[in-house]
Amino acid sequence: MKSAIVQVVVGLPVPGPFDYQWNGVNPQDPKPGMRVKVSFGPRQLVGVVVGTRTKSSFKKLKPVLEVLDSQPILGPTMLDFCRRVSEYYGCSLGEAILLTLPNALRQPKRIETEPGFAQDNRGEARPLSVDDRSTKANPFLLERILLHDPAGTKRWPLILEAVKKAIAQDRGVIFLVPEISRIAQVVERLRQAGDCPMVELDKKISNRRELENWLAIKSGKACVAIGSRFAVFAPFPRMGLIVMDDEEHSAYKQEQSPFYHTRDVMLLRSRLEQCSVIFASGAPTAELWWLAQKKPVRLISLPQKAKSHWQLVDLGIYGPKRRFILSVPLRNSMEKILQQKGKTLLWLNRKGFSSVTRCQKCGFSLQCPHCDVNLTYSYSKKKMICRRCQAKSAIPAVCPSCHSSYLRYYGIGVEKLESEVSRLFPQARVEHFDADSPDFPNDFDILIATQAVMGLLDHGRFDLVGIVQVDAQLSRMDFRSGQKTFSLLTQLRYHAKQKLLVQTRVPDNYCLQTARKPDFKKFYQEEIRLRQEMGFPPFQQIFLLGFRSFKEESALEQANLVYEALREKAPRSVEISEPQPDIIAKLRDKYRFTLMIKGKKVQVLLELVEEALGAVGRKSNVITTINPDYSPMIFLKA
DNA sequence: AGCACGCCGACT
DNA sequence: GTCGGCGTGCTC
Repeated sequence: MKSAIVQVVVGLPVPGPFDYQWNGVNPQDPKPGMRVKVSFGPRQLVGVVVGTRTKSSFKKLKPVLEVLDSQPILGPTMLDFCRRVSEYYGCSLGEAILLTLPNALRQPKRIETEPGFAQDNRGEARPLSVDDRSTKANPFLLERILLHDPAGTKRWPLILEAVKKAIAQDRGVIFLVPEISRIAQVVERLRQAGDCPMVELDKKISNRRELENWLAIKSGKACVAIGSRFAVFAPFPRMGLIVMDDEEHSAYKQEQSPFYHTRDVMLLRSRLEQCSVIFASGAPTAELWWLAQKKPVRLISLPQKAKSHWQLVDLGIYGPKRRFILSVPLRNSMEKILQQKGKTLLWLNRKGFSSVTRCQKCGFSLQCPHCDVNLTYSYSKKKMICRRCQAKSAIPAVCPSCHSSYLRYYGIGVEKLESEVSRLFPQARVEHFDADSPDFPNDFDILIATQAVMGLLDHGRFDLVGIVQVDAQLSRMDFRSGQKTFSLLTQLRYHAKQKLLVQTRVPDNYCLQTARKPDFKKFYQEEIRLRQEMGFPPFQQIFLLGFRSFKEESALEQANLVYEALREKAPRSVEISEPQPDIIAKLRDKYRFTLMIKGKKVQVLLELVEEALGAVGRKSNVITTINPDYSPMIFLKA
């Protein structure tokens, strides 16, 4: 066999590809998509072949140490898909490829694949080197659909029908859920769609299981993959349908490099592989609603009147005396439900007992030594806990600063509210639930819970839902806080059998006003108008550049240098904001600054950022991240 | 990302 | 005189 040269990418933030010698030791021909072991600088890494050539501009090439797969693990369509992901999200092709692979295949080790690997479930050989997924038109192509299903139940017949059709056409189905706790329910529902094997695909199962399931998908043995955002990369030989349940859920955004949004990656994949997509949501993101108005996505509304009453309690009028957080109307409602032997949910998005521990004598308050936040007092764990880094410490008996014994707990959390409600309603069984609770309490009259209950609400229905503090949700430093609050309220609206009661000091806010009916049209109209006015997605693309360092000055200095470089090179159409310390300015001992860039064209922003970062150069002790926030529309254009 | 190379301050 | 900080650049 004549010696050839292969182009290899690795999972590091280096552009590549890198040329290696494919010598006679390797019996087979090199094919793009094969994993190889290569020596890269001082270490040995897994690499992926992306091309071949006969000449290289490098004089001395290292040899490929080992061929790890006898057949390509990625086909041409998947490689193309990865290339685009890397382009959109500013990571290397190698990083994008490794992102899609199960853990076991990211290791430079040979994997013994089962004999079934190259066959489908009927025993017919399926040539793996030929990626047939995009070569044939998909006869079962829907339009892209947004199922707007406020009540959360009407979506299923439509989803099942689409899944059945895809399975009947022997095409793969990906079912995305925001939290893995939902997988069991989805499996239960999809069982009706046919007896085709369904596999789980997320980062919580063991490496072994993950690999098995991945290979079952790849070989065509499985026809449905259910899982978290990672499942959007499930390597079906022929894609049929991708379903995303609860599209508005924030877990669909990866908050690590590459900062992709599952919804966007899904639209990209649907375009490349000509497969159908269904988004299901009770109150979708404004971006998706806008897309549905613009027609690339078809809106199917499954309206259902909210049966529960709606009560806004203006704390400006009904405000209880400072000390207590439950207004008279809320207490009256709770009393009434209690008499009916009904169930009440009190929503309070704060874990633990209290969020601030301060000395009454000297004013000192307990802070996390590693983060810029107050320590939360956990009554059930009998510990002080940092809500950001989870570090635990003992509850101090005296003030660490002045040694007096006047420590007091401020800022009400679910545990504290539980104790107060117990005192207020001694006859009631009161429980609390947050992300730290071992399991969902099954016997209670009043449950006090954080947003951790949202994934479990199918289990228990409530007669009354009271939102203790909606204002904290509404006024978060996030341009999506309005939409998130509206989504929360509408969801709870349909979970409360009798009444949803919301305590607020801003009763005129459009999110609260439109949640009354709820009036979806009006809410999205206003939300989208605001997004346009303020230049946020889907009208402008946003890049958040993050700078983190153990040294505060280093992070800020680097941020400022990049800011200056950006200002110098940026065209008029691009808006650049000064670096700001993050809301949590210090996290796990690292100081954090962020600057924001806004513009219409992704390409312009990417080039600008690359140029500016290149000009400033890397600082060894500063970690820089690029976190893009795009309009999903761009993923539908070539 | 790692890791080596290289150039300036406080120590046996 | 050296040990070691981290700024800079490279990995086929």
